[in-house]
Amino acid sequence: MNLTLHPRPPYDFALSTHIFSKGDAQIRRAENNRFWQVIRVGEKLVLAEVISGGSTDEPVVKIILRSDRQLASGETKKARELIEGILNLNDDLTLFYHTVKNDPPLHALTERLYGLKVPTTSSLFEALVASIIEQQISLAVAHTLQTRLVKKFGSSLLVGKTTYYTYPGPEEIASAEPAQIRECGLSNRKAEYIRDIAVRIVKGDLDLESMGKMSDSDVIIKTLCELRGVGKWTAELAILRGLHRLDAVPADDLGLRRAISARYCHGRKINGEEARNIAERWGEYRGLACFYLLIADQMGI
DNA sequence: TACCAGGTAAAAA
DNA sequence: TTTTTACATGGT
Repeated sequence: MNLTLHPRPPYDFALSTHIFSKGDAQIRRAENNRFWQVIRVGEKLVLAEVISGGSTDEPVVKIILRSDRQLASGETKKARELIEGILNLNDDLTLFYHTVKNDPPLHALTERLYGLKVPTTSSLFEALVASIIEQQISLAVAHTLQTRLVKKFGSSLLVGKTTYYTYPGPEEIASAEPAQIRECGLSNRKAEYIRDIAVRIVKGDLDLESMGKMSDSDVIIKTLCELRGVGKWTAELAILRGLHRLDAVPADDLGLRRAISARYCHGRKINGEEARNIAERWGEYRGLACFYLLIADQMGI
């Protein structure tokens, strides 16, 4: 099944999916103006391949959906909405660009990174698990561990000769033994954290889905912080990536503090509070602004 | 070979 | 109440 979409301009596909360029080909990856990952559409697994055409100012993307079963038209529509949500194709970046136009460092970045849209995970659960794994260890290590977790516990879909994996859901993590999670290289404690969260969701004690509908990001952060293993940093990062809350700032983040310091404090080391104060000036788009700073750092801009 | 890396909870002071 | 410490592993 093929679909053609017209993302809201400006949208630079290659730039926006660059973050997936080193991803695992069996999980989620971008290369040569293509992006692919398996998505869950109801009970069915679907490999979604997104191919870019057009330009940043007149973007066009084609979506190819492949599954081992036939998709109903409602499911095709659902798949389309999922991809729109994961890549945030309909975001209006001009609102953000307008907000920061009088802030010289960020204004410069919005020109260098013109058309960059932030990706969102398929669920808040995924963002939470990823953020917990990333606590304290380097991103490179976290990426390795997470890939093991997905291949060990995620559901798989065979397309052609390749097996693809989805991020494991609460059910799959809840039914795993803590020791099995530990085998992916996570500490015993992190294995407990993510399993506890998964078990609570399966038991019905925790409803992350409804949390996404809450209007106040601070209330969500506070609620998530009640979970064992989830501190402020983890909660903020999780809702920025998992709920597309562009006002969420993981201010204690080491990389973010470095990035803000380099452009706003002459490289002087700053703490989370200072980082948070500086981020205030970017208004409701402060979280997106932080993402731009991190990507710029990563790309050596 | 050490040492550090997008933190957090629990122990110790 | 505030300050240390353990945690796991891959990259440098």
